[in-house]
Amino acid sequence: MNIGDAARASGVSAKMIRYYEQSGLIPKAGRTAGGYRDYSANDVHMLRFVRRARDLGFSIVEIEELLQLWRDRSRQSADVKRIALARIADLRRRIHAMEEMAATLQHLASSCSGDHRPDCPILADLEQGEVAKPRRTRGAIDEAPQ
Amino acid sequence: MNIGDAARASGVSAKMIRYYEQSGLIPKAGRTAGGYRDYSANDVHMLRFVRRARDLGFSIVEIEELLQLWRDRSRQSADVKRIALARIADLRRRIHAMEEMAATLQHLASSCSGDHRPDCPILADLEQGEVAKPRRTRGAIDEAPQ
DNA sequence: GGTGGGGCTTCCAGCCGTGGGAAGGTCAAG
DNA sequence: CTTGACCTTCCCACGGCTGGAAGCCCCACC
Repeated sequence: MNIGDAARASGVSAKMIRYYEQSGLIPKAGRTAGGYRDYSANDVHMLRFVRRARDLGFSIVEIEELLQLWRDRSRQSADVKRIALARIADLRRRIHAMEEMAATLQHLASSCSGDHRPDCPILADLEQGEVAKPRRTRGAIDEAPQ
Repeated sequence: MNIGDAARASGVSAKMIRYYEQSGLIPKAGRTAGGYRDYSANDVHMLRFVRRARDLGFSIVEIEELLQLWRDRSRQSADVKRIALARIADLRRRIHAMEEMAATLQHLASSCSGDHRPDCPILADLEQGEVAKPRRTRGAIDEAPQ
């Protein structure tokens, strides 16, 4: 099975499959006589695993861990659960930060007349807003693929 | 005022100030005889504006717009409000997507015994998680901005 | 037996926002 | 004048991809 077929079957683009292989996330695929990468149904299975994990927002590093646990028949479910719980905690933190942003903006927007006049409390806030340091939250998974 | 002082006064790192200047977000700073960038209190004001906006999650492009509006005395508050509302909508979409991820993971984690045994519903889900055939980018959080 | 096209290969470059660091110039205090 | 804190430019890296170019390879069709 060529990389294109594997891509279609797994939902991971051919580009990404090569990238994952090159970065060591997945093992190097076998090659045909012509030098093409060759994939088995099992490989597709693994690619789907990766895709599903990315859809759930796991980072590449976390997926690396999950893949190892997946392959390890003697793994303990606690190890997997630990990663999942950490991911949940991370999500909750990001959600909370984003909710605060939305609330602040909502407050500003609702006190803004939104008409033709130049007065605007939103700009007024930006102008002098005292700034705590809510670390960047626009990274990682919430940044949709372009 | 040197870049370091401006950085401390605005909360934007010197690195970022240079980056913002280089990428055209903020105007080029004047230079001293020795080639150092020179900042006024007004420049610091602008940098704080940028920082506050980034903390509220506005993208660089949005901040560019906001800065123009900020400088434009004849701007209409509706223009600013439009950007703020778009940002709120974007935040809400992201929050929703992340809540779904968290809920799914929570469900999986709570059905995982998390002990020494190898059985794990989290891996079981990843293993066969529904991968939609149509190449939708990334499930719930697709619809990439920009 | 040719040929055209699509798929495959590699490599290189970029996105955003940020931090790190090297090599060298500038400044103010001692 | 020396020291050392600061500044300058430049390049590299991250994550997580995406795109493009140049060049093989393979298969169907004539």
